Amino acid sequence: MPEGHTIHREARDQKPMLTGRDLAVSSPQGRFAEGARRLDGHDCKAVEAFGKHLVYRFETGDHLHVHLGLFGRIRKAKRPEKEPRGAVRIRMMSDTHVVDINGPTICEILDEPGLAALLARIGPDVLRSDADPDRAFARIAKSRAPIGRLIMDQSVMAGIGNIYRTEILWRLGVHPDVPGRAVDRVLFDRLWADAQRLLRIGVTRRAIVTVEEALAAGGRRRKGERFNIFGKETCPACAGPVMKLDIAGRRAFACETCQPVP
DNA sequence: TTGATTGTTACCGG
DNA sequence: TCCGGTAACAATCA
Repeated sequence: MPEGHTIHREARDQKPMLTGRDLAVSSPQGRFAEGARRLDGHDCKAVEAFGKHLVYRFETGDHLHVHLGLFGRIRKAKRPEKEPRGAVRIRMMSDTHVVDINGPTICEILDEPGLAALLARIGPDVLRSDADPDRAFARIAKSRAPIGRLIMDQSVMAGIGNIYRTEILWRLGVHPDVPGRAVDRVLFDRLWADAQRLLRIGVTRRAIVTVEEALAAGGRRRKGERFNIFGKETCPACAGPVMKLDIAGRRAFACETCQPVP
């Protein structure tokens, strides 16, 4: 279940799953994370998320950089471990648990400059306390590109995915085609705050939930009730038709009435 | 087997 | 430089 929350949850898990003595690397499909062998037998000291990027820090000073992309999965299980399922790019083991990373877009070892380069091209992470929203607003305020593009541009601000994009803009009553330049600071602040709130909820619940009633009720709802308009035909607020859009090749939705076309 | 998918990047043209 | 479009890549499930 990508789109941020899996990653964020992983990085913010109260109980780090990588406390083990031996870090083993497995490659059932014949594909290794580049340089992964170097980490064999070394401890992971910390795991941290920067937007949708995961960084496992090792005692050797190396960084394992993982991006799950659309399909990547992190599978945790208790030992004794079973045979890796599917395309496991790296397997990490503690005394008690095994963690497989399946099908990530990125699974590589970075040195310090490599990590610095990565962080330099990622915008402020909505979920990080050290994030600087001013950086995101500066980019948005001088851009002619539509806000629907900008808030999902991970170099502008990091964390929002395709579903959150549609849902957040609907919640704010902003059409995705509104140019960045037309977004003032007040609106941006509302956008940032809403993204922060929803993503935090996603981390906690391990599910994307953007419907207020569902948020108030707590717990995890059936998928159909978790979104307001993503994939929907009618707007829950005004009962009008939901427009299907295409933003940079990804589907998006908007309500013509609640989100007036600029 | 096919199509769709919560993502990213490189490259090109206007 | 900025911005939009396209293709490529990835693994899984229905």
